[in-house]
Amino acid sequence: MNAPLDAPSGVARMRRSTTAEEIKRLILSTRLRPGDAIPTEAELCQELGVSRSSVREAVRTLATLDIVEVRHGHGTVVGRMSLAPLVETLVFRGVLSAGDDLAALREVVELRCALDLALADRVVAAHVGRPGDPLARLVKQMLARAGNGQTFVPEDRQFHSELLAPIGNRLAGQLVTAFWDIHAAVVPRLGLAGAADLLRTAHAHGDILAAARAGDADAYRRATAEHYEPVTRMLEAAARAAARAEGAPAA
Amino acid sequence: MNAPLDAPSGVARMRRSTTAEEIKRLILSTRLRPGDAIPTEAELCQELGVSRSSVREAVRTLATLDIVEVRHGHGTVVGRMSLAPLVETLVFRGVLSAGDDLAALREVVELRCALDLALADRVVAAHVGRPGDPLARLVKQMLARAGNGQTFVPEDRQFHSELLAPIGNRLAGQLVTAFWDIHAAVVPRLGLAGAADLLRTAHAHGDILAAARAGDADAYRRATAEHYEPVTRMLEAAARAAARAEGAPAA
DNA sequence: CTTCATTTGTTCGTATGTATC
DNA sequence: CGATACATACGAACAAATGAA
Repeated sequence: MNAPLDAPSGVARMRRSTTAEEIKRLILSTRLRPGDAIPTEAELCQELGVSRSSVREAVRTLATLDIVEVRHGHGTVVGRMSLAPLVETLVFRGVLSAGDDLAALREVVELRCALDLALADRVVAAHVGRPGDPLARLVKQMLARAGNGQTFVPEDRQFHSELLAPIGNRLAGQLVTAFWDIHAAVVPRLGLAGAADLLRTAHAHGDILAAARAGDADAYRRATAEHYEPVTRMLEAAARAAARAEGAPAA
Repeated sequence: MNAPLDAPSGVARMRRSTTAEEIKRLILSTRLRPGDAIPTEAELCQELGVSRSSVREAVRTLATLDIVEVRHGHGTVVGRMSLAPLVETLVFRGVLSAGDDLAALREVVELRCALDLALADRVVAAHVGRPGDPLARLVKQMLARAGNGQTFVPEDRQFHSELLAPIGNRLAGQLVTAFWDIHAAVVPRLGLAGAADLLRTAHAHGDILAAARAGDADAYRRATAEHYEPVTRMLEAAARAAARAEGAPAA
């Protein structure tokens, strides 16, 4: 039963269209939902007619895309299809392009700002007249930590995540959070401290929340622009420094 | 009894997901740029001290993220880190959530529209006073095909891609194109024809280009909203149909 | 055009760690 | 604790594609 290659009527011709596609098709055809268990590797070998190694590579491929989630010693389930692969790719692109200049990071920041501005109307519409105590608590924590000269990275992330949560578009919220993750992951690797402006950024978050709950979209947009001003200024300073260094490159 | 692990203190404990990280670190440390060749699988086995199977899995993982690009019989090069993995993930999410309703597709369309609106100022600033003959040619082709009742999928994609090209943010352009791809890949799988409104959509593209070249950001935003009106209306109709079906589910 | 070396693609067999019952 | 099922990892062999001699 070795010779699976000599079959004349194409059994092996569809192997080039990777096993991962077959597994995706199997998930769709069996109506599996996120969290449901998919067949074990051995069962996939039988059903798809390929070896364990190929199944394993395919499952690994789907796992990196968060289409499936493997649990050691337990099994594999349909994943939640988060934007984690996007984050990983763009983080690497950001640190890879650091040699040239900070173009990749600048593009991420511009996109974050543009997205926040574009969703302004939906955000204020979703927050006007809403209690929103967790967001207010996050702002208080950020102000307290900034007053002590401490950073507030987890609070910052959760603030933007919860701010976008009630707008009725999970994808938009995930995308904003993904770009936040990229931003936060790239900045420290480039050696940019930027420890200043902590209080200013914390206050901007408070202004954003206040504008959203007041239903003032224009004030929301102004606060958002103010929120990005420190990092934008830092990027411009770094770009100028890179331009100066380019004028007299030591080689 | 192979025992290739001579180090007594747990060497094999972190082999799980670190091989891919090692390869990424190697790319960064050797200053490789997109298109440069990375060591062969055999060389990676030696340099990283792992088996070829592990190296293959790691390379496969990085290939699905478009961090590397594998060429059969030739070698592996640093990839261009496109947003293809994002497209693949969200397309699968879109067709997977088709059972419930068209929520995933609706979110993609909303995000496309929001992005186009958010980038309006940059687009008009980049296009005012620009010759832009290829875009005008694309609009003419779309109008001609729509007049004959034909679709114009490639022209539509290229139009949006070239419209965003000169704004000085490649990431934004790639993201808009990625969401276009998701949109275009999900719609036909759901069996939504939507063959009508072809002429209307083609004309909207012409209005978008005219507004951009005239420097009229407000007109650009109006034309963009008009451009998305047919698909938005179709999604609302499908949502109403799904709501009716939910009232009397046949089971 | 053919031959050949190089490199990735696929498969098998086996050993080991880990989680669940 | 032991037994079972599963994922993780290693190594060897062969197939297929590419490019150069």
